[in-house]
Amino acid sequence: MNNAAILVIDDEVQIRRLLEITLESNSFNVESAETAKDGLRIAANHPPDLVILDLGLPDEDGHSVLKKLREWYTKPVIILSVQSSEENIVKALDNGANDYLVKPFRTGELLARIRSALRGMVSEENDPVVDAGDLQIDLAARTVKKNNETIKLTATEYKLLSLLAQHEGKVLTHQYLLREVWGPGYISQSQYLRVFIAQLRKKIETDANRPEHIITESGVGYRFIAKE
Amino acid sequence: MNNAAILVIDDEVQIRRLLEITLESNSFNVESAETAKDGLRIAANHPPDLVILDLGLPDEDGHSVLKKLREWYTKPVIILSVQSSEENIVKALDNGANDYLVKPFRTGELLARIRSALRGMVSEENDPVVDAGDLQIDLAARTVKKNNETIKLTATEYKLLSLLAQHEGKVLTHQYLLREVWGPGYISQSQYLRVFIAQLRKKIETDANRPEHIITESGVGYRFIAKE
DNA sequence: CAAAATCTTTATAAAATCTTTACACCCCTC
DNA sequence: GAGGGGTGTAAAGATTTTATAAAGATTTTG
Repeated sequence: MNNAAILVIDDEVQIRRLLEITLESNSFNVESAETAKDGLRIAANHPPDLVILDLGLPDEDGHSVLKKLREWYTKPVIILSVQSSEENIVKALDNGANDYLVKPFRTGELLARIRSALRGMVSEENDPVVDAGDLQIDLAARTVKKNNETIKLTATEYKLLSLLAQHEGKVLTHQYLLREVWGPGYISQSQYLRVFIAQLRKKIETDANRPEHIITESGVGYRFIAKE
Repeated sequence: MNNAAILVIDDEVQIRRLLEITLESNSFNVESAETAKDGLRIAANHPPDLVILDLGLPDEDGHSVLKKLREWYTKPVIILSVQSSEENIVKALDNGANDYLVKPFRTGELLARIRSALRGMVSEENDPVVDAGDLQIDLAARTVKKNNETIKLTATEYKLLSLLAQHEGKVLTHQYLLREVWGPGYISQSQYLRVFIAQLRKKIETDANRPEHIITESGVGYRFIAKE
């Protein structure tokens, strides 16, 4: 799960800063709270995918905060605490925490434990798809569908189409396409392009004589249009 | 979950004794293995509800054992290790471990972490089965059935098929398949792939000349299709 | 240790894809 | 309307990739 939302509840400003920077640079969305009260409010208004909770908050006992949170919150909670006593760890885990790290902690380990905790949560998510009306290009699965029928493309055809589709709306020059698909030694082989563009149009256009997706920009290159 | 079955894989006899006594007195069913080989065999024959794995086994690197286990095992795995380096911890967690405890550990904490790990599992499904119409691949039992008849596959054939099936719909490149099945030193041995794909098709396809499950993507790789 | 099973290697045919050629077309200018 | 640049298309080779069988080599099993 990428871009997961993480709520950090900790009263130490240095820790909050450190976590904000570390987590955001690992493409998590971070919200912070300084007190138990704030933390619980934010969690309720805007349920995150994971909570990092400091046990040593000033306004309320951490174990009690955890209990309140667990009354309704089912996603992972990771405890951070200066307390390393077994009693505290067992209590927190039995109150519903998924993990417990003693401060000072190593950021790499924290990140790995976050990934581990989030891993169990992923549901069948679909791949990112370039949608062009009657055409769907699934870059992860490497498939192209037209009106829900899978179209068989050769390696070169697919490479060309995926380049065009990823820069939807923009003109890609002959030079650029030749270099990216065939390699730097082929930038003068414009005929290759014509042949493969023609083959692509035959496969993906409803009427290859009146192309709607792959548009010729005479003298410059080709442009992919998504619109129906 | 009470009476959960726990498999302990550790070569130190004192640890095994300690865990057997501790866990059994907390009403878990315990099985023990002394080596990676034994551990993997027991896990496969008799899948436990949770595995406790020592990283420092004599016969095989612990990270490699974890990876093999995770190819099909979806329930919690807790790592025990004398290694406390961040590198080891991060690697183990990213290889699919749910938790990591450094030896010597406190039994109360271990018990709490076991309870925590089992807690998330209550509503988990049974054996993960990849269903492909006339084909059923049971990743936990390592069996493949076609029209309810069990098919005999060699270790390599099974590994290849299970990789393809786990990424249903996606193209897996030659490189990737060779690296995962044969190891990083074999990524140029495309002929191996062709031979084993042909053997697999002969076993699982209704008509090996017109494959419906294992599709060739010329110049790129192969793709597994589930739908009938 | 011998037999069986499996894996590796080689050889060859078939299929798929890429490259090249040839020519038609369009649009513009002269 | 002739000529020329840029483009589209079909189809014939050329090349690469794939499928398959089968012979050795190796490992596993009894």
